[in-house]
Formats: sequence, C-alpha cells, structure tokens
Amino acid sequence: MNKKPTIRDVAAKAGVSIATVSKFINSTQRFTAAVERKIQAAIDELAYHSNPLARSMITGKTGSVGVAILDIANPHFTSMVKGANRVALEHGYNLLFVDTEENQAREDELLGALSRRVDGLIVSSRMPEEQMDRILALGKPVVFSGRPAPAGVPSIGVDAYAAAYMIGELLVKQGHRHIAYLGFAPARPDMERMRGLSECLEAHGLPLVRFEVRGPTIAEGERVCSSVILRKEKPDAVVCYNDMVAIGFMGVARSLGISIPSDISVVGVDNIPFGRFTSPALTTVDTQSERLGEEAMRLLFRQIAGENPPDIGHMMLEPRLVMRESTAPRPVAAVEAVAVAVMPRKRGR
Amino acid sequence: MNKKPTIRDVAAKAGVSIATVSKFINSTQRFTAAVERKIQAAIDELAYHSNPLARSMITGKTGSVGVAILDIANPHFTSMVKGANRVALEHGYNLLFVDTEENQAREDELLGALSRRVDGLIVSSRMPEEQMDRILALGKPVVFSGRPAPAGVPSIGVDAYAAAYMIGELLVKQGHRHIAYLGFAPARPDMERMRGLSECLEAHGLPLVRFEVRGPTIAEGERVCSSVILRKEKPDAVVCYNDMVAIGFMGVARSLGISIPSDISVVGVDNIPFGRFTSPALTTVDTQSERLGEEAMRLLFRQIAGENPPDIGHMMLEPRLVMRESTAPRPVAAVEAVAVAVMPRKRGR
DNA sequence: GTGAAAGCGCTAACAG
DNA sequence: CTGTTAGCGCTTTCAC
Repeated sequence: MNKKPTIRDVAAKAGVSIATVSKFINSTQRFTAAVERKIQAAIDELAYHSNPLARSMITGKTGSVGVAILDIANPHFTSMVKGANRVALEHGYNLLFVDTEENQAREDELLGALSRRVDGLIVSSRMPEEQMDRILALGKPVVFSGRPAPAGVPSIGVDAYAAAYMIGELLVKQGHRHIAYLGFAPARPDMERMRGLSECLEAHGLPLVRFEVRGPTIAEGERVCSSVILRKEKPDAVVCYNDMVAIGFMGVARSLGISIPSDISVVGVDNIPFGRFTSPALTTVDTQSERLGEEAMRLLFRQIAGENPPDIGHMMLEPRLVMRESTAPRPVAAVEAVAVAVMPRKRGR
Repeated sequence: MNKKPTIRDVAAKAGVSIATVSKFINSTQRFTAAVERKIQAAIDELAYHSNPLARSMITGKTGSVGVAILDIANPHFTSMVKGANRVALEHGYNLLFVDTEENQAREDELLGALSRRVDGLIVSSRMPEEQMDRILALGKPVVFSGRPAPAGVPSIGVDAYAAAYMIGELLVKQGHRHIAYLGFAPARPDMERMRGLSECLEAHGLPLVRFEVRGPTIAEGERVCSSVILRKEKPDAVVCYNDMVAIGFMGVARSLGISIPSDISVVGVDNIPFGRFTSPALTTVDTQSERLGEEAMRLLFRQIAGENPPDIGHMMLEPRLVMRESTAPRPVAAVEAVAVAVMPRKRGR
C-alpha cells in the first residue's frame, strides 16, 4: 500500500517536466522518440496510472455516465442496463448505476450524488415533476426513460397506449368478454396502458375491471391473484402490469386449480426472457428493454456531444405482440355465457 | 447552464471565509448561529452543491464502492448486486458497478478505471491469478467473490463442493443411476462442483458423465440439450451448472417430447427467483446470492475501516437444497434397467 | 519541442 | 470561533 506514483514521479524519473508527461499521456502532443521512450519506460516502471479524479476536476469530464433505475431485480431494467452499458462502453465511457429501490426519498439523494460524478444520466423514475426540475437544475445532460419528460428534455419510451391497445385487440378477437387489468398506479406507463386497454374495449362495447398491485413484482402478482379469481364475475382474461406480476399471478392461479389459458387467459408486458419458460409460456408485449437502454444512451451521448436537447426530442419505440400459450380463444359457448356478465353495465353505476 | 457556484461564491455571499464554509458543510465545526444562518442562506440561494471530486482528491475517499460482475442478466448476480447495494447504502456509500460481460480483456480495463473511482471493490471474476495480482496492486481494498483468493485477501463464496455433494446424495437416494453434469469449465466453482458430484457418486459406485456448456446461460442450456438426450445411454438425471442452464435445458427437453422429471430429473444451482415458475418447478441449491452480496460488502467495509485483510479471511456460505418438482424418484424397475449402464465402468478407465 | 506557472474546488493544519 | 495558507494531481496557456 505504498503511495501511488504521481505524474511528478514519472516526470522526475524520465527527466522531463510534468507538463510533458501530461501531454504525452493524453496524446495532446508528440515528442522526440527518445523522450517518448523515456516517459513510457518511467510509466511502466512505476506502474503509473493517472488519477481520473484530478483530471476530471480540471476538464470537467468524468468519463462516466449514470443510470438510475427502480429495481435491478426486474429483468426489464436489467436488460435496459445491459443495452445502456454496451453503448456506453462503445463510447469509451463507464456506466455507473444506482438502484433506487423504488424509494422516493433515497432517489433524490442518490441522484444528487451520482450526478456530480458523471457527464450525464439516464433516469428511469416515478418522481413528480418538481423533482425532475431539480435534476435538470443539476446542469447535467439527462435523458428520461419510460416516462414523459418536461418540454425540451430528451426522453425515450415505449408506446404504452399502443401496447395495451394491441393486447385488447388480441383478447377481444379471441372472444374474451370479461377482461381485468392488474394495474400499478404509481408507475408512469400505467395510465397509458389503462387508457389503451379501456379505449380498445370500449370500442367493442366491453367493460374493464381494474385491480391494483402495490408493486411491479412477482410477489404482488401472487398476492392479488385470489381476489381476482374469487371475484363474483371471474374475468376470462387478465392483463398484468408487467410480466413479473403475470408470473406471480399464474403461479398462484395454478396452485388454486385454475387452468391457464383454458379458464383464464393471462398476458404480461415487457417480454422478459423468462416468459418463455413459465407454464404456460407467457403471452406478452415486447417493450424492447435492451434497445431502450441502447437508444437512451445514444440520446444521452448526442447531448453530451453538445447537441441541443430540444432538437433531440422524444423517441418512441414500437411495442410488439409476442403470442405464446397463456392466452387462448374462448369457445363460443363461453363467450355467450359471459356476455350476460356485461349486461350490468346498463344498470349504470 | 451558467457556471456552478463554488465554495468561494458561498463564502463571498455569506461574508465569511471559504474555510468556514467548508467546515460548516462537513459539520466539522459549529459556528455562531448568525454565521451558520448566513452560510445556509447563501447555500440555498445559490443552490450550491459541493463538488465531490474536489473533496475526494484531498480526502482520498470517494464515498463509492465498486462491484464488478460477469453478467447482470444472470439473476444470481442481480441478487448479489441488490444485497451489496443495500449494505453500501446503509454505510452511506454509493454503489458503482461494471458488467464485464464475460469479457476477459475488457475486464482489466474496466476494473482499472473503476478502481480509481472507488474506495474499494468486490470482484466476481474468472480472471487468472496474475491478473488478480494486478488488481491488488491497485492498492484498494478488494474482496473476491465466488472464487478462491490469493492468500491474505478476503474472499467470500458458497461451498460449491458441498452443494454438489448434496445434489448427488439427493439424486442417488431417489434412485438415479445414470447422472450427467452440464459443466462450465471456465467458471471457478465448476471444478469444485464437479468434484463434489463425482466424489459423491463414486462413493456410491456410480459414474458421472460430463457435458460442456459454453456459457452459464439459458441459450447454452438449450443448445446442449439435444446432445444430452440423444446420447446412447440417456441420463436419468442432469445436474446443470446453474439454474439458467437448467431452464434452457428443460425448455428444449419439453419441446423434444421428454418429460421432466419422469424421463429425466433436472437440477440447477443458485435458486434464482424464476426457478419456482418454470415447468416443472426447478429443484436447485440455494447459493444465497443476495446474502453473498451483503456479506461481501460487509467484508469490504471492514477492510475500508482499516481492519487487516489477513484477519478478515475467507467466508464460506452454506448452500441449501431446494426441492421442487424437476426431480423425482426413479421406480425400481427403471433403476435396475439402468444399472446395466453402469457396468462398463469395470472395463477400466 | 519543452517547461514554468497558474489554477480546478476543496480540505487541513495552523494561526489569530 | 474564524481566517490564512498550503497544497491534492493534473491540465493548460504561454513563454522559451
């Protein structure tokens, strides 16, 4: 643990000035071969590494970018980080990330700390508008992901409305008439998903029942399952806030003797890799998580490169329906039987 | 984007010296209420935030710790990061992580960059010994995770030998006689797992067939499946390097008309959360991923706090068998039929 | 080509 | 209690 060599040590050993060493290291300037060789030798000998902190302090560049996500345990975010990481690396940047653990208070603090150590950040968050302003006030390039951003701030997201509408169409086409949505209100895309789904169903003259989960997690999908199933008018299709909820839901449903998809169709959102391996395989909508991360990072780099944020604007990724086995057409008989359940709607609220 | 306020601006505005402001900010010292109020006012007014880089340069502390992992898409690492993150946060530290993406070359570089920005790091890696020395040469506290570390360097891991032995015992007890291991040689725990399994089987006079995957991934489990199944002497139980491989294997097996566990028992390692939801639910060994991250971070903090690395030593977590549905007892008839397959062993080798 | 000198924003003695 | 004075390790004019 002896002291780290500094640029001064190198300069002394090579018999040149520290300025020369600095320029050599940053390849800001060429020198006579002899000098360069001596410097390189000194560097190797001392195993010198420049101190990025000192450099950053002067240049104002850190060589790192940050990503703040809600929960690294959610494969959607994992994929996003992977995508972002790849692009960051390609640009010669390091990726630092913070997992805010869905914790509003912590988020503010973490983001503040992070923002001072990076050249820009990608924020995937539920924070209210005011807090977003505070982030912008940090003066770093920011890209918001998965949510609408204030005017003039670049953002990226998946068309949640379209995703939900797609799901609605599928379910209706398959003959489902009694559809439930397991929503998670605090999340930004929830409203759009809800809107897409209900508008689609409305267009077909169908109602939508909403249940609430307290988190986008497997555990919450498990928790809410029984109340959905034991409802007087059991839904014949359940749209889950995301794949995690869907997985939890299906797990408990199975253990309760409900057969999916023959009793109830289930669909998730995100298309996490494990959706292929649940039983039955999960029908879902691909939100292109990895691509989301990649593109968010590209947007960020354009900003870092000096492009005007308002010129970058908002980027919207198209969702894609992924049909698997957790949804199935309803036999006609069942459709008609359930149709009655729709009637109460006339009774008004 | 106008210039950031510095401590000097605050001092000027508050009418005190910059040293006073510095001490106030770090609560190194108390001042007269009047002064403190003025300073605070100036800070608020200017929206001043201290620059952690400048601070770090002097104190030599960054307030961050780093974790280097192989692949964030693997839930085992995700959980580990989560555990590590929690403990780091409790200690008032930020967690920075790098995903080395199983890339040997990149790892070196990333680690170098990371190490200069943190007060210590946790390394989960396959790097050869020499490279580990290079990391140690960085002069930062390090904890190695999931692998043996050089003498005197703290490390943490799960008892891979015991884990494998446990699996062996289970399988033998269930009457399996023809057991295969899908190994991943480049990974550190692989050898111990292989040893635990083969020693257990040997004790029962049973052979072990080894197959090789090229990565600890679902895709590799899928790829290797057919060659395992189409083998002349089809195994009646398959032990997979980890749950990811097991999931991939089961997926393809199912599509090939193989029924699990009645045709083949499958067991994984790690106990990732999704193992409960595969079909059938995956029998596995819990490697306590989250706890691994937590304890690794605790070990790291003990080092950062100045404890002598050799005094910290190696920590070994105990694996736990998690019985689910992908393993089943073999009917006696099957056992005897397969027993013949064991015979060739006598032929030597 | 090369080097001297002036800081980046902040902390840490040491005075007063 | 408060201020003065050195730097941390490095980059960056600007001379030589």
